[in-house]
Amino acid sequence: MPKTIIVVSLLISLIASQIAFGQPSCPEFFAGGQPPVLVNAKLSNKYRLFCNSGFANGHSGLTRGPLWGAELLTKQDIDEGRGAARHDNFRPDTRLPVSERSELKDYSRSGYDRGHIVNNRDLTPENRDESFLLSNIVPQVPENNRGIWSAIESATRYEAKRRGQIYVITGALFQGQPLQSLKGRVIIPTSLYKCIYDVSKQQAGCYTTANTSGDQYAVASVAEVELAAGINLFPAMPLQVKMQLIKLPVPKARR
DNA sequence: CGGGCCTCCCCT
DNA sequence: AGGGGAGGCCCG
Repeated sequence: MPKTIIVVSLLISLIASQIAFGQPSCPEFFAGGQPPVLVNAKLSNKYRLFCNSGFANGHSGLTRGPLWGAELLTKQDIDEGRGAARHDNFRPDTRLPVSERSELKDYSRSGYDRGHIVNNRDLTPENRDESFLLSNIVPQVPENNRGIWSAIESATRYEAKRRGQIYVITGALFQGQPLQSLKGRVIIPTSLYKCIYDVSKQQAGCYTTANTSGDQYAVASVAEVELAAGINLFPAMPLQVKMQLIKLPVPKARR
């Protein structure tokens, strides 16, 4: 086949995939350039993928919040961002239709924290502002967010520094019925998870924690989390890597 | 270990 | 703008 035809057909398929999903492309945040794929068909309604400067979100208009956030976490980014002040700027994501997004008033005086999916401190200072988009925020029990979850985020940054760089996918689980909500609008996740993938070492693993007070957490394989989430989080990850149960640093909770 | 100090992530 | 609780880190 002539080279021009190959190039043209590649371009057409690329454009077609963009049109088909109505989504921009940001392969740099995904292992193998491949974003998560929904397996559970119930999630696909009102599902959108957003590319930001420092990370990507898969967003559900049904829960009015992110299902997952993806980033490439590097030692360099963490070192560069160290010590930079945080400037809160929580705001609704106007890329979403009103019918699919959460608003500040949903969270106000709700008793729930606005919990980051992709963490503010993981991003470079110039990219941090977009972590406050509500498309990256879920209702989180305050004791969980400020306690064990904060420790899991620290442990994850430690792993990134130790390994040089890792792909990270953080997400929310909505399990069982009935699910609780803020004002009948924003569905409250029952659990959160954070999975890491070290491509050079072909190692992967996840933390999970129930969205409750207390410092309980568990370590799980990517395969287990994918099954619970109904999402193929890392389409490019070999099955044997998904099945691994690697040792992750203990997120310490003081007792 | 314990204490002091810093970091994190929110709240009003 | 100011506050606070929890956790991390370092030093003894």
